[in-house]
Amino acid sequence: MSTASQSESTGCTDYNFLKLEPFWQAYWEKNKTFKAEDFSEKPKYYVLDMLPYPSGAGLHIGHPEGYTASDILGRMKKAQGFNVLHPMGWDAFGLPAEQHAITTGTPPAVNTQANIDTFRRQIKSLGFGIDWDREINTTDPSFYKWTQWIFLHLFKMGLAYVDKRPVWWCPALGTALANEEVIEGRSERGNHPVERRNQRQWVLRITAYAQKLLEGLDTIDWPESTKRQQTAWIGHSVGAEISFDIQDNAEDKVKIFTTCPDTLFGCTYMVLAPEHPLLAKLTTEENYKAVQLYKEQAARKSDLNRTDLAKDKTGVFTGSYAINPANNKAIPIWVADYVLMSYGTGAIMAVPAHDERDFEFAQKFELPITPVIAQKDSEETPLPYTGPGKLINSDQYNGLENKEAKRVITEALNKEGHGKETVNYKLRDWIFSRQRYWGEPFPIVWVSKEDYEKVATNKQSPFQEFLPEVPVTFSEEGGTTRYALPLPTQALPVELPEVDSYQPSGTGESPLANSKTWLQVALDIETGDLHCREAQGNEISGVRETDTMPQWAGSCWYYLRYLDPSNTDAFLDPKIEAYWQTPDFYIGGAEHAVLHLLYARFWHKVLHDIGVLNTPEPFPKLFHQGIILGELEFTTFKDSSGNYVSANQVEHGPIHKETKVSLSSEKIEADAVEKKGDHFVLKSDPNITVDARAYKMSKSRGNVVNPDDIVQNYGADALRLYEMFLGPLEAMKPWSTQGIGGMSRFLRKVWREVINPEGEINPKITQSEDSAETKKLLAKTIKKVTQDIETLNLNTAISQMMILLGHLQKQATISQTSIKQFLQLLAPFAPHITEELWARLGEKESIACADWPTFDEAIFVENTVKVVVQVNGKMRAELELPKDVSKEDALTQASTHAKVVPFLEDKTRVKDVYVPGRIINFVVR
RNA sequence: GCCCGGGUGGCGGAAUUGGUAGACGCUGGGGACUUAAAAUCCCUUGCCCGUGAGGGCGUGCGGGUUCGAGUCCCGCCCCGGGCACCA
Repeated sequence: MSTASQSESTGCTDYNFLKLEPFWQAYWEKNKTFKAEDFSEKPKYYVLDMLPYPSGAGLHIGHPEGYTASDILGRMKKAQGFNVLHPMGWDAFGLPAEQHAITTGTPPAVNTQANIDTFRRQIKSLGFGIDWDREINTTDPSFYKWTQWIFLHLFKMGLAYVDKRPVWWCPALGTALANEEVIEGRSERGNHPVERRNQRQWVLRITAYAQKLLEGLDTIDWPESTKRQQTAWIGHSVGAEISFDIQDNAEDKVKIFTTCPDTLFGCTYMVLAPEHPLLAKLTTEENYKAVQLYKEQAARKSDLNRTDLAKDKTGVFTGSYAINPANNKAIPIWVADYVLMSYGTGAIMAVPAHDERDFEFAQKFELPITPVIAQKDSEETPLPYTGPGKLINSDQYNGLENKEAKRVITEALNKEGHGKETVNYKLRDWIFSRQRYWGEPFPIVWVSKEDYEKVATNKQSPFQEFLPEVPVTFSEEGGTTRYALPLPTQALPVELPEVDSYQPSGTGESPLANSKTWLQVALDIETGDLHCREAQGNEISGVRETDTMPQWAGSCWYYLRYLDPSNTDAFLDPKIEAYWQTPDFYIGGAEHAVLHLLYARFWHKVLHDIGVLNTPEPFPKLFHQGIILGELEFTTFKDSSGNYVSANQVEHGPIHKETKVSLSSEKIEADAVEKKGDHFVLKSDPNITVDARAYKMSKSRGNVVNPDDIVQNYGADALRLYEMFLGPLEAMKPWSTQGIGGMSRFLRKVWREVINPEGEINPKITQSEDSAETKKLLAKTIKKVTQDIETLNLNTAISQMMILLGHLQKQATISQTSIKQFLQLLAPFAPHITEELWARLGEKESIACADWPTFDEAIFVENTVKVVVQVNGKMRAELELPKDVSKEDALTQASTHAKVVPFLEDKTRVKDVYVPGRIINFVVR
């Protein structure tokens, strides 16, 4: 279909990447070289990069790392005959754009568009084989219409609710955050402190999917560490729920969760969380004041940063006693903040002998400690003891293995109606609303109970579409109860209104709450029509939800929108879904292990359960690229009087480890230091050690490498190759500007092999046959490059191509087929230069469309083998032996080899090791 | 504290999964071409002993298994990541 009047090329004499890279990018765009075709006869291959957030800072050097890897894979798959889908888009809702809007007054939409344009230009300048016709943008109403639609399905299924609860509130960002977004008491975005605050929130019931999310992990090919992180985050634990009676109180019982029902006889007290609903009731009069005070203290404490929390155990006796169902002993009930309301039942049975926390608490408050498990082979079991053992002090269960006792005691409790086996999860429901402007509006209108019932009883009403079985309601303290009415598909998208100010309202509400004309709506139950005005006639009136969705919403399902990006009637055409299914390969950073990757799995499973999707998991195969650090830096430290301080005497600050006085640091050049033992020292004073390390790129450190500069100075091909050559894709590795120079040199050598200094085809390229050696090396290279791309060992693939090129350079002639195959192997890595050379060699169609080179295994069959000869495990000689050599002949030849003989003389051969085709080892004494 | 991942030349990193440690690239040193420089090409570059041929040592540290260990086992140290009163 190419109309390209060949020989279309730049005709450059020298390797002029500034000319040829834009030329070929335009060619691919014009010819739609990387168009992914729905329902193609070819097998599909969907390779996906994590959706970038188009920040104002532009593309970071880390972005091209993952994108290049996926592009290499996609390009090879295309050449291998797959119908490849490699799309790109923008995760453009989010806090930075809104923060920018607050400070500059520019609407987020405007600023975001500018950032997207920059990102697109930068990404295009790197020559990725992307189908740009499928570009998406999560902030586009045609996109978020369907984000809202998915939310409505969650709502309908009862997976969304509203609750006023203590949440992590970030004052600097003016919004609540999800558990997953809080890292050590700070916001994941922006690193601002967060605090606990009661705030009305939309919450998604991800806990209902805890088990499915856990089980699904076994079915997907992901890095083990990421699976482990998700497993730990979900935090499945099996135990028992045990119900304790209260002394002199027939009404109430306290339920606890424990993973160690076997230690029930050792339970000598019980602890409630300060927020436990029964606390007030169980507190006796004389203890009321102390408990009340403690509760208040605990509440205030939780307003502090979590990291500041003292780990010292505190607590107060409530005055009540519970009855241990195992031995009917009365045990005191305490309140303490080391028990969390949000996990289990908010109450525990304390077994100080076999739990470190309970032990510490019991010691402090002088509570009884009864050991009930004895370590197997020791008389004295030091407490607290948490290992396995046999039961003691446990009546009829004495002598039982504790593992067995868990089961037996749980069964007994079950029979008596005192408990049952239970599973608990650490996972909490997902705080899904943000009190901000720049996010998807919720397609929800709040109405009165009466109006809601009108809708609920009118089976013809379009508002029935997403009505849940149980209404979602919310009532402010002392206020009326409002009902959440889901808007029908026909009312979507609910677009963001224009507002005068993006400043948070200050009341904890989003800036949308100030948009009076947008807030008030009139709904026609019959038609589903919605107007921004007072209700008239039969219409009911409602108030819009003013919170918006978090940034994760769009990225939860964007990979599905690429399949059918311009569909206005449906979220995704089922026929198209059946063809493309899910990404065959997903590449992105490990920092999203429990955020995006957990949320997306949740949504995908919900969509699967309601029959919208055929697949149970969104990303069957996942790969994390590593981080690219700045260049290696050498730093010296000096005290105030200007004396050097060795780096090993310095701790973070920088301050002196012992004296704690602050020091000054200075970056020095590499040639001022040398290696001495394990560390680097100053050449001028070898007693002073120097800190040598590469840091994460950051503006403040001034070690940021801008991809635009690299493309300008070395070309996109060199950048792509160099990033892949740095080291294993998954590893963290430092950038080196000198290193990329080597890659530039490699590409110039490639150029000169094909084009001579006059700009003509190098005369050494002929129709003649290559030597057997060349053929074999080419086959080896095809094999290695093909395999390495498949497994993303791209650094070693490049090494192999360098070896081949080095060999070709030494040959007097090269066959046209060989050089072309070499270019094809290189093409996924360096697509521009290879397109140019391919065209110059007379090819009419893009190199990206040419069939991937193959080789014949038979070429590797040799009739001789190389055998290494060792004496006592030390390499002494190398032998070339016939493939079918007998053991005797091999050993004879080896033992008489001139280089081996001296090591055998005057020695006794104790043992001969012979591994055919590999190695001979003479063991001598 | 607990759970992962990782320590190999001056630097980034290879190493058929127990069989020649240091591929490939960078840097450094020497040389060729050039009036000169750039570019390019050639040689060299783990450490120690030796003029040399050659020999010894060497994959964070200490032990072990094995004919043979960067690779497997045990005990430490350091770096990176995750979780952190989760009962």
